[in-house]
Amino acid sequence: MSRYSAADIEAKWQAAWDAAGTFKAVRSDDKPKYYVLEMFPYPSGRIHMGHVRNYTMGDVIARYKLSTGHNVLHPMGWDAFGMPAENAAMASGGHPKDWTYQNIADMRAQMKPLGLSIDWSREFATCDPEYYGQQQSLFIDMLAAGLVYRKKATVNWDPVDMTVLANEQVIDGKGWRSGADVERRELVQWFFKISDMAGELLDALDGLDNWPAKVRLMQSNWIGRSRGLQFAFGLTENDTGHDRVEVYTTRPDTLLGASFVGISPDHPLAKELERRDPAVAAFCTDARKGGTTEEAMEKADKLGYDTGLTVRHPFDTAWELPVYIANFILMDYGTGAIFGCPAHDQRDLDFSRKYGLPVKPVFIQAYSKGVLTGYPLGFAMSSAFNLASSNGDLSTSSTGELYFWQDEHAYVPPKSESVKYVHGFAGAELQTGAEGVDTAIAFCEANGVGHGVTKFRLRDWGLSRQRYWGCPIPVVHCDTCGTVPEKKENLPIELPYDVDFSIPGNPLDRHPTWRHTTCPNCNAPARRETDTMDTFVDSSWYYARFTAPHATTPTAMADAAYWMNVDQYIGGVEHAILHLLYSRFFARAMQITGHLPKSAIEPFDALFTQGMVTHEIYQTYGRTGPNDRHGEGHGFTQYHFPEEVENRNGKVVLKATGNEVEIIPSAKMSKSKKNVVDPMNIIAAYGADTARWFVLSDSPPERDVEWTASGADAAAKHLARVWALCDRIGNMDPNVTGEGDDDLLRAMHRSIHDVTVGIEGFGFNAAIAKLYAFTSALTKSKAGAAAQKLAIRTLAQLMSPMTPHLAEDIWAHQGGTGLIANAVWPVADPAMLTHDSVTLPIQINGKRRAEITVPRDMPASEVEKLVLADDAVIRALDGATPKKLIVVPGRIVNVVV
RNA sequence: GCCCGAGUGGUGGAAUGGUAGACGCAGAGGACUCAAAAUCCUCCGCCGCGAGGCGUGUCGGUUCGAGUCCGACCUCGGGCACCA
Repeated sequence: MSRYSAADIEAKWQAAWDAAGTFKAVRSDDKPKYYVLEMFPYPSGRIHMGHVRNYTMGDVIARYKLSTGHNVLHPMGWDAFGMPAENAAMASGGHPKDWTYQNIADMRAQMKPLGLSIDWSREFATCDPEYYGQQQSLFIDMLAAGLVYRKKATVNWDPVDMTVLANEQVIDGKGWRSGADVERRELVQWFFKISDMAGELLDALDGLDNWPAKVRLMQSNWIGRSRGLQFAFGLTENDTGHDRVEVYTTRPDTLLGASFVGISPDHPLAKELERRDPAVAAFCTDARKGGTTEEAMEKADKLGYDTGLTVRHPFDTAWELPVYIANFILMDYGTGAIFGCPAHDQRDLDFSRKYGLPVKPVFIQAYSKGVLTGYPLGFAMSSAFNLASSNGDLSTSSTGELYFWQDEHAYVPPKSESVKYVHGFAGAELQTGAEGVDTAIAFCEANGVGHGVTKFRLRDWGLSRQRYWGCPIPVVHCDTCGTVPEKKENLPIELPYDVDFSIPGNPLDRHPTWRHTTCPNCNAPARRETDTMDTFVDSSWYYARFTAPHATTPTAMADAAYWMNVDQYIGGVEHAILHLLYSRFFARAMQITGHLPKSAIEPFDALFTQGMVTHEIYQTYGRTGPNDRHGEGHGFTQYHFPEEVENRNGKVVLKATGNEVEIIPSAKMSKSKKNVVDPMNIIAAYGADTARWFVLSDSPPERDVEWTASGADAAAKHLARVWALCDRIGNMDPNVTGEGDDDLLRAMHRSIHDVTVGIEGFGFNAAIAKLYAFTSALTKSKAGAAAQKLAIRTLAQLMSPMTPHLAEDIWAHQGGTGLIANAVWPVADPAMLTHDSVTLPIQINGKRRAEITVPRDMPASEVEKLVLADDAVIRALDGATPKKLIVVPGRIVNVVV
């Protein structure tokens, strides 16, 4: 008997697929197309288990679709621009390009042994000039279409590294790399006009039925549509040259609780005051300080500066409100100015308490939860404009029925709760939430106070990066013509190779010649743009490029029309927002610029977000020695690689010392915690099929899967069992007959059905469980040779998307024709999925008490008779009379007493 | 703070409103072996000798029947957030 040797058969079948060109995607109308794409990797140099899981899932789909008669496109490429290459260059003195291409070569070599059904002829890296040259061409078209523009923007500037930092790269207000205090700087940057499409990108989410609801929701929140009122407060007499302050609010129903108006330090009015008054300038400078990160803003105090200016309330010209400059107001959302309603907004309440501003409730709960205990209920103004008592000192109001806010918590009514308005809107009692807001907007519009507007949280996408290793922005700055796009015949604008990373900043800026060029317009000497594009641009259209990777335009329309959209996209949920949103934007932009057909407005028809591969962490505690800088007595944690530990009598111990280790369950694989397994080691030890089988088997694909040595062993043992089974059946005399042919064939058809359903519904773990069961049935079967041979061939087919090499080998041994990869997927015979007789459980009042086997088509009335005559039922009824009998044909019987 | 999602044996997890715990791991017992490894077989939710009872985070509801649907709560996880 031969032994299962993964190394031999895997190399053999990979060579066979290559030789046959099995996975080369060919455009033709004879079959339906199917485009499977996994999010392409960054070439870090090593593949990890997350890659293995991601690509295996895509491979299962791709191979299954190939077997079910589709033209499959399943490409692979490299998201190859980005900072790690530059950082590596700075650390080791190498070149980002060399580093990147070497890593690509290494990773490709690691990926090939997995036996993925990829069309490698379409491979590209985003740092190939052929790719980014087309990206530059696309950029020029987008510029012409008005989808790109330049503006001054505030950025995080690292003064040591002399570069812009993304928000995530600012830690505690300091640059993640240099540790320098980050400054907010205004730079002229390029932007994509994604905000113009905010409404469209939001509305179209509804049509993405095959996307996870969670991802759609995250995108929806990110785009952030809000409905509100935009209106102006008129300024009282002043000499600033301003006569009004424009404000946007989503809570116009609280307008009568206003107690101040706040403007951003970057608001035009604030800037005007800043020019005149050094005290204002000092305040504004201070307020602008600090990063734009979440933590920085969280920590910052709410600071306000009383400008001395006042505005009139739009509903009561006698009612004046002070104008503050406040550090928490953002210039780039709404109008850069707000009104504060402290009774119903916690931040406004804190601010008002700090600066001694009045707090006037607008509405109160219909019932009290303690927040408003002690306040009289039910008072409403007779008219919104009858507001004499709203202005001034509430405590001495003549009516004696006004309200003080003594609580330190603002009352924010929950959605859909009935509230009574205290001030305003004609004594209305309204639902809170959208209804109250709509009512308030309608009321304000009717009275000539502003108008309802829809705003989005989504802002334009700033794409300029002061980096070398990215796609150069293909424009030229000319003293006479201004900013001019490059001529397309000059593309690609290639990155120069001879750059110097020994000093900080963008090497393109310092390059002796690269930036000097001539104006495409007037031929006068001019300067190239030295900023490069955000790497998210590279990954926003690569899916389209795969349809014609060697085209001399960004896409080839006929190919794009044939292959787009991606039928199934697979990747990590960490890209739920940015990458997927940017790709959706680009698909639209490429349609506008004529690079994608109208049908490809949404690039990804179906999206699947897979979970991570996790592993236990093994740790021991040490004590520091006398030389440790922490001094004696400090404990420290030491981590150990999985291969350093073993299981001895139920205890996990260090192989070297025998000391027991502590186990931290299931954490994301991380080199620093040493809870990693290298796919290369797994493939060397067990083979690719085992690794593929295991990453699919243990957990549902959308959830995290924990890599365990015992699980991998089990997978390997199972594959070896299947191999041995094939060997045994292969040696059977073809003429031998046996017992239970029908049972085996029924199990086979059940298995075909279940595995097919499992693969189509991304239930890979369930499909594998069914394959275990079928294998077990076949192992125990005493059926004749013909049935067993058919069963093992079918088993191989059903396993082939997951363990393609083993499946090919079995197929070949069992006399299958051609490659199993090209074999037609088996179809379950419906007649073989049901039996002539069924066993029905019998419940008494919903509790299972007995069972009965009856012919499948027996009428319910007959079944009832048999049930009531059943000994076990009579015993369980114990003389009680059944009130009702429910027979669900083919499923269950319930006796109600 | 706002918005989502999830809670099932020792463990990963199965289960169109219809026999809860498939399949795997771990564990126990057995066969083979001089012995071990490998392999194979059996058992494996909890209580109970047993008949039986109880069981899908908690409490209620809908239903002939609820892990599944509805409501409230608890716990964990995720996303967003000076967004006016």
